[in-house]
Amino acid sequence: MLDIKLLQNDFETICEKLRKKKVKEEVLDTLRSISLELKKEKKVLEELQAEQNAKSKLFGVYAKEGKDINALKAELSENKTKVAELNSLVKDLEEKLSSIASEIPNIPDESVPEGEDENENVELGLILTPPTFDFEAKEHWDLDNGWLDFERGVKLAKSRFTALRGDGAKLSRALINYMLDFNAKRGFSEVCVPYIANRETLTGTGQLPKFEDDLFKIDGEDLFLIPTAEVPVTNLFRDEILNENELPIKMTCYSECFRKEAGSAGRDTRGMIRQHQFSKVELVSITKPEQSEDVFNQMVDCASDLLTSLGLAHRKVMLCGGDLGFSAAKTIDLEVWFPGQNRYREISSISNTMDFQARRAKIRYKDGKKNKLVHTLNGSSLAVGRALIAIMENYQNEDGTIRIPEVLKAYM
RNA sequence: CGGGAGAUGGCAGAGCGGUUGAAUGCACUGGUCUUGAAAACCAGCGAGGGUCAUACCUCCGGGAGUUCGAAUCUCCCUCUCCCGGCCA
Repeated sequence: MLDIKLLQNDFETICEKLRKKKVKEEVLDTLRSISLELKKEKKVLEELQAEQNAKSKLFGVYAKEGKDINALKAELSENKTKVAELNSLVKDLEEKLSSIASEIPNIPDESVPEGEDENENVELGLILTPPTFDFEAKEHWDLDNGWLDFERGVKLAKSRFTALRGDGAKLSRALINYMLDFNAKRGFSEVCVPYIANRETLTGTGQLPKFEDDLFKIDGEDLFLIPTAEVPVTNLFRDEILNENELPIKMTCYSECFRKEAGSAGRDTRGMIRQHQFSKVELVSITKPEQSEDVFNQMVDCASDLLTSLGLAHRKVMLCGGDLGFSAAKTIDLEVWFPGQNRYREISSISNTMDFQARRAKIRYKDGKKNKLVHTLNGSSLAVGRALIAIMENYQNEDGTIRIPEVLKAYM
């Protein structure tokens, strides 16, 4: 959630910055005027309440002393309705304010380039050279080695579900274990969390209220399947005040992720690129504000080095304003080389949300005497399914067999 | 899913319908003492808003109600714990 005080005090700057994310100025204007009205009405209400409180206390004293209390009682009763009216007005304003504010995305960081969509993202570097083949490299769905069973996955659930079999299933598990161990060596401690989350949890990280259509909801309950481990892991510390000396908290978590992919009908319908359910190993960090930049870079390096260790060529891309997600102030994507498709495709995405999620989820820390909002960061270590098919395509032999990357052999 | 108990500050745990935002203990922070530490003693110590700072307002799981006044009374919801059933 965006800091309302910033909006009140520095309206122009905020508007300018949020223009990068295509937020309409009218919405911000409405938000600001509601917040100012609220401030005004609240002051009036508080004065009235103070008066009531003082007189109520007097009432108690008078009653004890046996003085006449009828006049006081009448006065209090009369003011009571005034307080109630004003109170409900203030509550209305507060509700309006938070419902608008909760749908405003995060403010992009200064380092984020201008741009409309993914075509204007900025490449930051290429790591490793894509392999060359003396035969025509196939796409993963054409590699007929029995690892990926698309038909039966669909039979079990529906389209965009896939079953893994044999060494494919084994490789998936090997990747998960390898990544978790790799991350642990970089100081990310492993956590394991529920795959189902409630409304407060999804609101804390920004998926709700705006993106309910992208989530699988449990019928008859106010619960949802998680779209990423970022949601439960970040919310581990919701409504908490952490000790300064326990920060930064760096965590890694394997989970299944569930997404409706409502807006992407017709895209990537073949193969395992875009699924309703996929495995992912995630990195999540909770930091002090002054630590977040550094930890962000650690997370990017961690994911990039992981790809390098698997021998997968990839590139680093800084997302432009128009391509940034709702909660992110800054995002770097890692795109891995797919020989069959002859292009780079996203396999990891690391974001710094600054205090945006922390404000929503009320995650704070004691900075000396004061309580301050933490910064939260999240990023895929790697999406396991995409790593699996990246290995299939990059390590394919002409006869359709697939070599196993050196570092994974111990895990198979 | 059936029966019982409960939800108060970081934790534990008091709280008569009226100066209770809340006793007490632990933890924590600062100080005295000590060569240093421990112990002991003294002091401070919930959150959010508001203010230059005070004042002041709100919050005792959430919501509604009774009352001049609710942490304390009533109702609804949620959650937790114990007993039974089912079960990895």
